[in-house]
Amino acid sequence: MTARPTLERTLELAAFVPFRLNRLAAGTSQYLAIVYQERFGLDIPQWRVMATVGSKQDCTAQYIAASTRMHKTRVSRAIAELEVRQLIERVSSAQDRRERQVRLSKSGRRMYTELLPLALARESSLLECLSPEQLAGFLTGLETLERFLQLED
Amino acid sequence: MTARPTLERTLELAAFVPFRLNRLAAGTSQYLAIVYQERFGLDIPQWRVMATVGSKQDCTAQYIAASTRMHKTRVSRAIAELEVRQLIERVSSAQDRRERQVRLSKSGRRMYTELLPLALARESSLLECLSPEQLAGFLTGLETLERFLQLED
DNA sequence: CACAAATGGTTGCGCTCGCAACCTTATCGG
DNA sequence: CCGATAAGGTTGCGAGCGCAACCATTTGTG
Repeated sequence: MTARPTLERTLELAAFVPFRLNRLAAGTSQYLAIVYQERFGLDIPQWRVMATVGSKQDCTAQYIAASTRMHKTRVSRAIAELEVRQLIERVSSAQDRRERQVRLSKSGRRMYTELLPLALARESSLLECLSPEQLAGFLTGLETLERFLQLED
Repeated sequence: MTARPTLERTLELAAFVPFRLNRLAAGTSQYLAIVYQERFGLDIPQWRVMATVGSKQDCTAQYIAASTRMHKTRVSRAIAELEVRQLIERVSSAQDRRERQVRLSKSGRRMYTELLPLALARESSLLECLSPEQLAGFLTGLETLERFLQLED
């Protein structure tokens, strides 16, 4: 397991795990972009909002921000644009008139039902490069790192 | 291994691997930022340039861009700022007067020798949350994904 | 009941980044 | 040897983002 003491005087960035994780995330995003960007004209924040609202109707911007871990202004702008494109609708909440319930519109739901299988298939096609054992090992490590960095919900 | 057919009608973003990888990369960057940002006042592009030049003196901006996978304008601006702060020096190449050799200055090398062990220690302290078997499994999956996405050098 | 503090959400502003265009120097082809 | 093309690097510009400030509404407290 070679608990290598950090005595080296130089660093190959290509072997530095934080750098590799950033590179992998960027590569994965690009790999996925084909389905939501080129095909549906969504950017990442919009795609995340669509995915969140699709799985939980009538949620608030706050909920979206919390579950996507995006800044609330980023969420606000994504929602605004999706509303202009009439993919989502907003209704002021009766109990608390500060907040507004967000839901998919008719055409938004149509897009979602078309988009979702493509996104999941794209994820699968990415993970299929791993053997079952590799996948299991990778996901285990991923979970542990998420817990360590307190990234879970 | 449950080759789960993608029949579900909703998607929990929190279970979507591309999203989780983005979140992990962001978390890792922040975890690391303490050493290069708060302590040495470098941002990510500058830190990457320092790391690259530290391990390979007299390289060109082009080389840095290729090995860090950053856009050449991002590299250009990071180098410019590091030169203002006198952490690196540039000399026009004799053979090809378009390019300029980049190297660490005296104070730049001082910073590098102080920064490098801290960065490596920070990486270790992150990876120590994984058991040796988890680490090995995670790195194996990471490598395979990198190859699949053609992210290696 | 009134006023302070907190909360959901939006917006102005400055910063960073990538794209395209550009400048300079090298290289290639006739 | 000259003109076209390419290559190393920089810069103007627009888009996206986070921070801080803000508006509207609600909740807490004397």
